[in-house]
Amino acid sequence: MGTTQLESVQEPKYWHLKTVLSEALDSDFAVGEILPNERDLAARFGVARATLRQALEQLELEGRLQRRRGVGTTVAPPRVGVAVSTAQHEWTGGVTGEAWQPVDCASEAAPSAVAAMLGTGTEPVHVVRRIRDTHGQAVAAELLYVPASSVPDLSAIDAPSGTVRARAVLRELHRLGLEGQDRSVELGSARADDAKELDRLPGAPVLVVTTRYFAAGGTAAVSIATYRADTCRLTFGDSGALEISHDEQQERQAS
Amino acid sequence: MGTTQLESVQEPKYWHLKTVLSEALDSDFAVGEILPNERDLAARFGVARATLRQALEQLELEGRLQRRRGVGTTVAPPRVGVAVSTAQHEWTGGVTGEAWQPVDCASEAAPSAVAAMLGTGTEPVHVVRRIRDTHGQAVAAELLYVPASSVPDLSAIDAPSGTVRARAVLRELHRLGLEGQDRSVELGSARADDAKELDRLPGAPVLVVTTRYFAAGGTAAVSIATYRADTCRLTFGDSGALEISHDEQQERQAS
DNA sequence: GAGTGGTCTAGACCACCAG
DNA sequence: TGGTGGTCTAGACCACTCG
Repeated sequence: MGTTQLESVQEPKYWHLKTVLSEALDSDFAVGEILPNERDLAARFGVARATLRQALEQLELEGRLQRRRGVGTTVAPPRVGVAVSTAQHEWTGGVTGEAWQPVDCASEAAPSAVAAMLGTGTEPVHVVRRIRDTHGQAVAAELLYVPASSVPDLSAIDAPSGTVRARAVLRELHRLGLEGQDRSVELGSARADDAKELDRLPGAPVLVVTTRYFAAGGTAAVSIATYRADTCRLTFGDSGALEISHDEQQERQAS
Repeated sequence: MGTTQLESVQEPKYWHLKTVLSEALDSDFAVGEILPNERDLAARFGVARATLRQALEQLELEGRLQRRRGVGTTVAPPRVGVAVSTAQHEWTGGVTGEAWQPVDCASEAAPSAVAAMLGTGTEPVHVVRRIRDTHGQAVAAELLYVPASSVPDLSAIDAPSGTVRARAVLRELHRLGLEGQDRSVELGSARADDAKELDRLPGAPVLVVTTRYFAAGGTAAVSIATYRADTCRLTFGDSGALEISHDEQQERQAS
């Protein structure tokens, strides 16, 4: 008595839901528009709220939605392209639109992995904290590790910490004339302090960019920058940014 | 009557759990070791299974754990560095260890976003499917879009589809002498077909690398490659890969 | 068939934001 | 103060792997 099998592919509910919502976003909603709340949406689709949330989480991960506690769920704008390749690193945090803003500076022992890249031991290094803004939005938080030996001429007159000190370290580093860099990108989750700077909850997905700066045959500095994965598209390469993200995702999802 | 506030930071349980588990992984487990099952772990920590799973999901996202249905949860090895910067793209899918393996080739209309980058209309393009292996593990799946106009000398003798056709398109593309490339990286979730190739569930987090290849002043091809975000660290840059990931994460988490 | 992780439910309470 | 998303619970069943 073979049961007729019914070719039920058994697609998970949240997956199907995500597809439906994605199509609805394309056709029925404008960027910035507020969606119905989770309880209503769940009821409307006849699923538990947890299941609905699973679909929303995926869409947020893909940069389609933005959720804020106490406010609601809105349709996110397309991801912004953020250049990370430029050789002319904005060490001074100038007045350009895509600048890093120095926030603070401390002298601490580097994490062991960073120390290994720097070739230093456990002696303290300068740790410069910077925030990157784009269009008035914080998109990245960075910790820049600079061994004292890289910036020997750092004036003792400058403040021992704070923004002034940070700018001084960056200035000295800039004068070194860095020769090249080595970079890697991986997925991570935001530490509590980074999450706060980026206006996200702890654990939010981030793209961790680790950069090693060379000068005079050695590693002069190491940067660990965390970019908001929901809103950012990291761009590399010689020419300008490529300007497509949102549409592409729609296409990819559709197939 | 000010309530004494008690400085209860109200750290979520799953966040604390994640920290505890992370430390346990560092001290008490070896790579590849199997953890107790989720029901036991949840009982041991006195939380619901769903809460325990939230912590495990984060750790998997960070590449610390690997979970397989019907098998169990194991301690993941450090992420592998995968180079994506090399100019000498392995068009032919050679016999080197880090090669792309051509799988298939079809002639289809490109998604609109891809068509926009190519500057083509709706006419069909060659779509080459490739898989990238590292250490015997599939780490990336790619769709390479090549307009027919880019490879005019493509022999009609070659098969109209399949691996043979794929290799023929790659060979012709290689002969063009590509001049440069433009690249972007963003977070995405695996489509069903990519997930299957990568041995992951649909929706698994992936790093989507979009590359635009130039030749003779135009865009000769566009590649959309999806890398497993859990196991891969994408490396760019002039020199070799930087060899740190796992330890670094431990350090970052600890602070 | 036994055991694993994956999905789903129907509740509850909390932290946060705005009017 | 009311409404939102964020966290958490205690169950249930399913899909998958393996011996």
